Order: sequence, then C-alpha cells, then structure tokens
Amino acid sequence: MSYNFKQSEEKWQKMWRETGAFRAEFSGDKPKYYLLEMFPYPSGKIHMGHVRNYTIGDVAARFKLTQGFNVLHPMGFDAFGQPAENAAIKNKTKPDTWTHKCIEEMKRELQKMGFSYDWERQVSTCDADYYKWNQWIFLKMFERGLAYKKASNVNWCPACLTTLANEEVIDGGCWRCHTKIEQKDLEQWYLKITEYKERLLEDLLLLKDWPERVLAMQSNWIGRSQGVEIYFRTKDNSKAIPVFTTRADTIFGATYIVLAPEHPFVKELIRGKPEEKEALKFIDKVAKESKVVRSSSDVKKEGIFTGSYAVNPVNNETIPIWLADYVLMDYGTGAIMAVPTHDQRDFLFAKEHGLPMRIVIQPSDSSHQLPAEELKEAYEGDGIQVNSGQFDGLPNQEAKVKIAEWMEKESIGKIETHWRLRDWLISRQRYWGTPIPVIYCVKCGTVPVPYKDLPVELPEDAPFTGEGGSPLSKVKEFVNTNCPKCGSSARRETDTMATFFDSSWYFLRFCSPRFFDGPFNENDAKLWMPVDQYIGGIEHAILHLLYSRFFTKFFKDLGMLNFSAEGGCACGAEEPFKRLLTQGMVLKDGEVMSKSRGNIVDPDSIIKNYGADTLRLFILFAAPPETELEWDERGIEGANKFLNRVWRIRENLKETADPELIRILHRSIKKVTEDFEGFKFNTAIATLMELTNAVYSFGADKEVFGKLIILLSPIAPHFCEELWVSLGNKSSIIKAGWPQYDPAQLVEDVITLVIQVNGKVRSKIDIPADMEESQLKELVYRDEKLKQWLQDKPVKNFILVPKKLVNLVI
RNA sequence: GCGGACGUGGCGGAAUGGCAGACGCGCGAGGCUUAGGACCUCGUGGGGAAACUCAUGGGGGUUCAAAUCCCUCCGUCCGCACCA
Repeated sequence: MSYNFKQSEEKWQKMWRETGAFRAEFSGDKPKYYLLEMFPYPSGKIHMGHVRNYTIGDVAARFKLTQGFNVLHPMGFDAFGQPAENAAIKNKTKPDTWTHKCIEEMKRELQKMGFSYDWERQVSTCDADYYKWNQWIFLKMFERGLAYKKASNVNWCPACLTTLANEEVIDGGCWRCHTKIEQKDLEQWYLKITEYKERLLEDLLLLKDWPERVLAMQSNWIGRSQGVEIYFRTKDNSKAIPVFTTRADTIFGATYIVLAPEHPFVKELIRGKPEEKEALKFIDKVAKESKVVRSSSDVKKEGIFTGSYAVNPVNNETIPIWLADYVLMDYGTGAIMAVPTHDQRDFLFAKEHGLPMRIVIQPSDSSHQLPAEELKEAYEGDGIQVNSGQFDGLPNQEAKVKIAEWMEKESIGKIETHWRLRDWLISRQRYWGTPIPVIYCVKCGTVPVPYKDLPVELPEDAPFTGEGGSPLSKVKEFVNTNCPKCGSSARRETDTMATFFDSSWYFLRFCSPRFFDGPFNENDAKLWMPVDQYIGGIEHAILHLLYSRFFTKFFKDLGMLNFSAEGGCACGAEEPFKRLLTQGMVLKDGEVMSKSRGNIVDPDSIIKNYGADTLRLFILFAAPPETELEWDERGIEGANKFLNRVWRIRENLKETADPELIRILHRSIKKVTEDFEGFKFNTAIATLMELTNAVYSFGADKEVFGKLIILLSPIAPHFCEELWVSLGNKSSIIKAGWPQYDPAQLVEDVITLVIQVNGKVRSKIDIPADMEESQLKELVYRDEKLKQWLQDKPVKNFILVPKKLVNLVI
C-alpha cells in the first residue's frame, strides 16, 4: 500500500492542533529555545520564499523539540501597510476586513505545510491590543526626547503619497514601488536612533553568530568615520567655516575649499562680488537637480568660484572658496577642504578649473615622486610628509595623529567622529498604520495622549481616494478632540507610524502575547529572550534588524529587559537575536520568482500533487539554506521518490539488524545531529539517503527503522508520524526523543590506510585500527604495489596521520 | 571607489589542510514486466587498450600533503557610495 499523503497530512495536522502539540509553556526543568522566523505581511498567499524560510525554521524547531527543549516557536502577521489601502480603493473593502481575510487565508496555507507554530500566541500588528503598545512605546520615547518632531527636507514618494525613511530609499526610488522619490519640506516625527549609534555599532562585535555580511552592512550603514573638524576663517574674518576631514595629514596641501551650494554661508560669501550673478544661477541649477542625478557618479563635477577667500589655518595661506555640486549638505559639515594631490575627486576638479595643487605626501617608492604639475592622478596612498612645516619627514599615518592633536591644542580644529546614521523618520501620511498618539492644542502646543487614553484607535471608516494627504485628516470625528491638559478643543495628529515600528519589538510580544499591563511581561521576556535563532531574508539586513536592536536597547534602558546571558549567549541583555540565519532566495530559470516575471511556482499546487513533506524535503535538499535555490521540478520528483523508498522499508523488516547496519546507523545519528545543529540540512538528508541505501543492502529491523524515521521526522513530519504509528507506537513521534549514538559503535577495528608516495595515492591496506607505528611501518614497506614507486630510493620522510594515511617522501 | 560573499562534473551540490566529485538529478546498461515515464541492480569528470595520467576560474607561493592557507590576476553576485 502506498503512502496517502493527503489523508495523512490532514490527519496529523488535526491531531497536532487538538493535542496542543506545539504549545509553548515554560518549565524550568528543560532548557528553553526561542526560534523565530520573520513574520510575513499577510498578502493572503504564501510564496516559495515563505515556504523556504518557514521550513528551515520548522525543522530546527522540531529538532529542538524532539531533543527535549522547551521550544517557543510563534507566528504572527505584520499586518499594517499600504497594500490594504490599495485593496480598499480597488475593491471598496475596508482595510481591516481585507487584512483579516488575508490573515485567515495565509494561516490556512501555513498550516497546510505542517509548521509547528504555537498558534495560541498569534499576534497581528493591526489589532488594537497590539498597536496600543506601539503608542505606549512612542510615548515613552517622547518623554525621553527620543521621539521628536521637526521640519525638514524629507524623501517623498509621489506614487505612495507618503514620506520615506532614508533606509527606505533604494537607488533613489521607493523601496516598495520603485518610483523616483522627490524632496519635500514637511514637519515630521523622528526617532532619535542616533542616540544609540555607538552601542549599535560596538555591540555588533558581540554578534558572533551573525553572518559576516549582515554585520558589514550594518556597520557600513551606521558609518562611523574619525577625523578632525577644522575651522577655516574667511579672509575678512567674518566667518569660520567648519570642514570635516579624515585626512588631517593632508591639511598642508589644502589649496582651496568647497562648499555645498545650499550651505548657509553661501549667500553672504557671494554678496556684492562680481561672481554673484553666475553663482546664484549655479545654485539654482543644482537645487533643481534631484539627489538622484547629483549622486550618480561619472557625472562631471561642476563648480563655481564665490569671489571670497579663506585662510588655511596651518600655514596662513589665502585660498579661494568654491561651490560644487559634488559636495553634499547632508554629510559632514557641508564643506570640504580640497587636497587635489591626494584626493582623486579634488584632483579632477582642480584640473578642470585650473586650481593650484601642492604635494604633501611623497610615496617611499621613488617612481611616484613627481612635481605636482606632472601628476596624472591623485596619490592616495601612504608616504612621508613634505611641505608640511614641522611635520616634514614623518610617515603620514603618524603625522595624521600628531597634526590632529596639534590642531586641537592650537584651537584651529577639533578631533571628531562623524556618523552616517540619521534619525529615523517614522511619520507616514497613511491610514492603515498606528496613529501617532499626540494632540495639538492652540494653548498647550504638542501634548502627548495620556497613557490611560490608549489606544488611540483607528476610525473604522476613512475616505480612500488615492489622492494626496492622510486619509485620517478627513475624518472629523477622529481629528477633533479636546486637549488632555486644558480641555479646550484640539486636533489630533493624523500621521501614522511607519510599519517598521510594529516589527521592531514583536519578538518581545510573543513572550506574553495576551499581556494587558505593558508591551510584554518582563518575567516572561526574561525567561524566553533572547531569540536563540532568528531566520529571515537578507533584505532585512539593515532596516528591520537595526531598528529591532535599537528598540531592545531602549527597553533595556527603561529597565524592562533583564534577560540573562545564560545558555551560552555572549550578547547580554542588549541584543535581541543571538544567532541569525539569512536564507537565500528561490529562483526559477536563474531569476527571482516574482509576479512581474511570471515565473512563480505556487506552493499550493506542489502540496496538492506531492504533499507538504515532499516540498519540505526538496527545498532543504536542493541547496544549503543561505544560498540561492534553483527551483527544479525533477528535484521534487526525486524527493518524492526518496520518501516512497523509505515507506517501502516497512514491508520487509527483519527480526534483527546486521551489525554493520547498526554501525552505519550510529554514524548517521552523529552526522545528522551535527548537521541539524549547524543548519546543514542538505547533507543531513544525504546522510539519511545513505542510511536508507544501507537499509536496502542489509535489511533493517524495527529498532533501526524507528530511529531512521525519528531522524527524518523534523523534515517530513506527517510522513514520519504515519510510519511511527504503523510500527505500533502509541504516542506522537515528537515525544519519541532524539536518538543518541553509541560512541562504541563508531569505533572501527579495521581501517583502510591510504599510502601516498610524494603526496600521490599509490596503495591502500586494511589494518587493525590500533596498530602500533613500528608495526605499521613494516607493513607499509612490505606492500607489493609500493615496490615500483619506491624502487631503491631512500625514504627521506615518513609521515603518519593516525588512522588515515601515510605519506612516504623519497 | 569601499566593504562582503563566492568561482568544483551535463546540472544542484559534497569535501575547511590528508583518497576531489558524498548525496541527488540527468544519462547509459541490465533485471522485473503484456507494457511502463513504477521498482530493483550496476555504471557514469577528461584522456588512454591498459599501467597510468590530467583535472576544483588563470598564474605564482607555503607545505610531506592545497578545492581548502597566502600573494596576484580574471569573473559573478550582494551592500554602501561624489562619505570629505
């Protein structure tokens, strides 16, 4: 009788649900394991990316569960966001109705995969009992000055009609719809993530089990650079222009300075100068260019003289002040000192505009020692200081430090650290998000909503026209309110929060999802946190992970988090995710599966034709978790074939197993266990296939077969449950306990010793594993096959790698 | 430009200094079968009749021994970037 996956999968899913098989209850007698996969946006349908992400997580969770860990494996929905509003416009449904319908559909699909979630802990960020705590957290931040409002030039997506955080702008376009972003001046709410920049950077060192590349991306994003802020006085001594440089060693070669056209000093610098008219024209032209155009490289660097001069404070030289489009107002001080000999951009600019240059660093390699006029490009390497006054003759790296210190002493500069990280813009002019809990009163100004009045609920109805402005601002009953301080009529904030706010702490909510007195129960968080293993896509390497780290540090500062470093966690109480795995994408014909490419394979159709277990098996076997996975229909067939092969073992069980098979079994237990720990599912499956092949050669008994299916059960859970009961077991395979290997069974009495001559394999001999070296040596020298290789040449060296090989060097 | 990952059969991939190509797909041969695209067994990197020999992007190095470590060049993917 062949395996009926359809019947079996339905049966076991029902069984797990009814027995609460995956309910997480903390008990002190078992070690905890918090396994989390990034929760999805409820689009209604799962795609292969979800299947891959959640299958990886599920195998890990089931493995830990079978091993006897106390596993927390929750799932929820990141349910606020724009698609719900778009659906509302298109289908005339309410975002709330639409979203909840999608959540139900998606949940059904996830359940069909047999994932071991504790559904009793499900949360949806769009429910008031969740977003109430977003508001609570916002107020806590507001109290501490970490949430503030400011007018500024913001990124604006003209398609989504809302603002975007810097992090949400990708290649000058909107991260969601790729529309080219515009700049707009608006009053917006920000979170002061920059307050945490040092900790966010330094603590990356604690994250030993994160992928290198994610750490590099975060570090890059925070972007610390150390240098000196130098003050250049104008010739008429009316202003001091601060300039930031990481190359204090080149200061004596600064032959002009360049300001961003929007620099606040510019107007005054050009006033009344002959160059004024041309300069204004230039400023106007640059202002019209969007950031995208301006920052695209290979565009020629344009600039213009201001007519004013400054003084280089280290040598009192008078140098011209220029404006150029390549100097950006939002990095550093918006002004640079130009050293054309040692910076390629400055070099090109100086050549273009005929500006002076002077070499201040000579390379030790004499080939580069040219007069400044003959330079073909800037010399950006290390060397010895020249033309640098008292610092001449010093290696430039040493001079860099000495010059900085000297400038600080002379009060012409200040050693400073600059950061790329900006505060996080969270205001969105959308309906389907958490209302920002703030009230504007004519008398009292900006007043936070009192905690007792939370949540500020989203009104059920709002007009969705798709035209600009926040839909909430058109709901009178929402906007009009009374000031909590003075009682006079007031107006509510109509912006909502960016959805990244919601996902920055959901992992804490899962610890106590029905807690009413705060975002999470501190005791429960202490028990479960940190997340032992987090799994998700690389696309969240910066935004979501950085924000979550920020929130965790904030909670810690509120004194709400005190999870311990037990269980080998080196990251203390500040880092939410101990170990991170970023899974690769699923490709079809070498391209990412996507609707627009039309190359989507619907998981549901695979489940219908082959069952969830076959899909799970294939997706794990086809590639290691971190790498891209090429979808291959024939691979699905192969996975199915393997399960059927295992299924048929049942029909031919023997009374006792061959001792050789038992040895292979124990080796397999060791290998599979280690591979599961290391998330090497593809090789774990290869091992299980080898074990299955061995069963076919030797014939298995019930004992061996039982262990084989326990090893397979995290990957193909329904299938293995079915086999497990067919062996006469009464309880679920989850309770079977993870097989232990017997070290004695791993010991081999006879080993095959490889014999190399000069590093090439020339012979092999079978010898007892514990043979002494002298005896072994004698045996090797007597080997017939070696004669032609050794001839009579003397053996210079005899290298023995115990139990593996010998190498004779002649 | 800076930072990161990577490059192995026809394909997905294995091997983290010690027998290159585990396991699977595909392909070939045989068996079973009325038949099969089901199942079972065997074979399957290149060259060579064979003994052997050549092979892990190219070149160089370290080592008794290198896919693995180091240098260099080439290429692919990802992140950041007129970042001062």
